[in-house]
Amino acid sequence: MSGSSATIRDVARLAGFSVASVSRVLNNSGKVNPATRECVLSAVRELGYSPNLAARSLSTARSHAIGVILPDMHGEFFGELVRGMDRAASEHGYLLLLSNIHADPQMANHALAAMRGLVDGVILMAPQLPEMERESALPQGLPAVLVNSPGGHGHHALRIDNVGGVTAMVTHLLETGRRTIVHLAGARQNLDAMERQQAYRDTMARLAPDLPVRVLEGTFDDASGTVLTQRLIDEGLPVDAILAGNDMMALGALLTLREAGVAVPDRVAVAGFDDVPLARYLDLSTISVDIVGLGMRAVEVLIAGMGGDASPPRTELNKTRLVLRGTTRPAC
Amino acid sequence: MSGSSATIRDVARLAGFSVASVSRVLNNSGKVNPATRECVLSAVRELGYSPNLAARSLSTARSHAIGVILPDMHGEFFGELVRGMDRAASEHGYLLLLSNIHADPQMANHALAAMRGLVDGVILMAPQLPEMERESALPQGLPAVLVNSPGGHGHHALRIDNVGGVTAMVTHLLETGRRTIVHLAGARQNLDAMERQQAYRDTMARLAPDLPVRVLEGTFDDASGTVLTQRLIDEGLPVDAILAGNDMMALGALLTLREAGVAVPDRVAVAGFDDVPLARYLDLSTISVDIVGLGMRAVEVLIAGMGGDASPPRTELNKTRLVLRGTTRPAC
DNA sequence: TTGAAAGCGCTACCAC
DNA sequence: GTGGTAGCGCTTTCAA
Repeated sequence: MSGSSATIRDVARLAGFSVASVSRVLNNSGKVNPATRECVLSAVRELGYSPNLAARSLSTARSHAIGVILPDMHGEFFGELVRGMDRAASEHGYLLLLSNIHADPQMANHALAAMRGLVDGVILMAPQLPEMERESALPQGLPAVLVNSPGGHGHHALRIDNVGGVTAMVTHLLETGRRTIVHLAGARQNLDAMERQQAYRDTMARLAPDLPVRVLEGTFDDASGTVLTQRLIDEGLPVDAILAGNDMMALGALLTLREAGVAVPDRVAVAGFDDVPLARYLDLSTISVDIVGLGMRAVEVLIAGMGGDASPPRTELNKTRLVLRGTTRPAC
Repeated sequence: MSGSSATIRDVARLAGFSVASVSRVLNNSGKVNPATRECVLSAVRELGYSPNLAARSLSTARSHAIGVILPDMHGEFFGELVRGMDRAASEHGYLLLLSNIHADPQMANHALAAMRGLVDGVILMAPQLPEMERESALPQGLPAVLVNSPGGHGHHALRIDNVGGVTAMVTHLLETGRRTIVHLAGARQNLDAMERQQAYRDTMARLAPDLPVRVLEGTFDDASGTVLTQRLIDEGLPVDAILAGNDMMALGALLTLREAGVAVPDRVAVAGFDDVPLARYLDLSTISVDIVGLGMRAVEVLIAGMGGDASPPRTELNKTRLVLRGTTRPAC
């Protein structure tokens, strides 16, 4: 009979003290006689009491919950990111309130509204959502951290260091003798896709202005990698390196090349981005991103920002690491 | 100036009506004059008002939030499951409150307590947590659905149909001429691991009582698959089929066999469980589990159960599907 | 050190 | 149809 519905008043009554004292004990606030404290605590135990957090947050105007709004994404990324957030959140005594936005921008608004009064701040990842729509959806006054989202003036933002990663990989490809490097890009609306593409162009222009630059646009999935690579094969494969926008596209490329009997890395090198677990088993060279770290960092930045003093909004780049495996080994 | 902190009273004042009427409009409850409704709605728009849900849930005793407590797991499973839950939840107008429990059972209690008053029900996945500890942690009166957790008397429960899956795979191996099938099992504390192991034993006993039965215990990861397989190789590989407890173990087995120059599937067949994305690329035969469906179902069962009438607790099995690929093709 | 009481923002009951 | 108002369970002044 540990009544799941014991209230602070039940505790007060049983302990023989006032509601106020119970509250003080529970929050370690104010002075309270050790004996009183013991009384209260034992009443709490006896009743199996635990405070109603909705009530608490109503009266303190703080919920100790963080809203998390993520796109409907597949693969490991989602899980890793949430794992990181959860880790940091629970360390700080926060809970995560989750909501996926499906491509529909309208839903972002809805999700945000559904969280009003329920969260102390939000982490928003909306790589496809134009800055304007996002800003009009974000209630002002609500602390927010942007993850991998365009714009970000006025908010703290975290980003993957796409430029650093791609630059390192292109440099590596050039240094190992590749001359015709083609880039398979993700969708035009996707922020990461665009940054990676631009970084590829910039690095080529800077390091090898005389070499050809070529971008094939697709989407961030293996099917797209397959289609694009097949197109190259149909052209006679005028290429000696394929830099895919992410690992899934690289995977599509790899399988297609294998089926066509093209030697990797001797005839063509292949590189990806993300370092999904798959990459290791495919012996795929790629750029590793610390996604758990990204999630943790997002929560930490948010909590710090909620601390009251509004430190000026900054954009932080999440470091990447070049992972060289078999698919980009120098050709014989 | 859409003040993020407009309250229902601000709206009432601006609209020139009472708080009660505003509430009625917002909840579509009771009768309200269309003209009044318009007034109120335009005031709402003007103020950018959206209700404080903490307050609402305090007064209605319903939060429209579902607590989700999951183990700290890796791989795709987590993301897929949450995706399914989120999909079903948002369809019903519910939010997900997330919390990972790290192996520590103590944390389950903590997580549950942290959700008091914040959720209308919980979905708990704790394959490692003994039934007793779980029951004592679960506040009574709080609707709960168990996912892949031991026991489950008194609660709705969802499970993966481990028995059906393993039985189908063992049958397939026997039918394709395999005679010495060894099972690499997951950890003894893990419910799925035990069910799969038992199903292997039962099926062997039933279909091929004269053939040897052998179980090697490890954990559900690739490293363990590697270690166990290496042990078999060191023994001279007295085996023509390896039935791994899950895909990650199968992966470890596969890589180890490849390195040792053992022909798969000619010399040894390999099978896994889960059908992670990796499996397709490894051409690994496995059992497919619809994880998104499992997540959706969990939410639906929970919401139905919260509907007030306590339908008798049932355990539901989530169907699996035999996926035959290259690693179990009959030996020549 | 303790207690009484005023809200926090909202819903729902009851009276008009 | 509409408005007044009593709580929901908690924190937090303010007095005692």
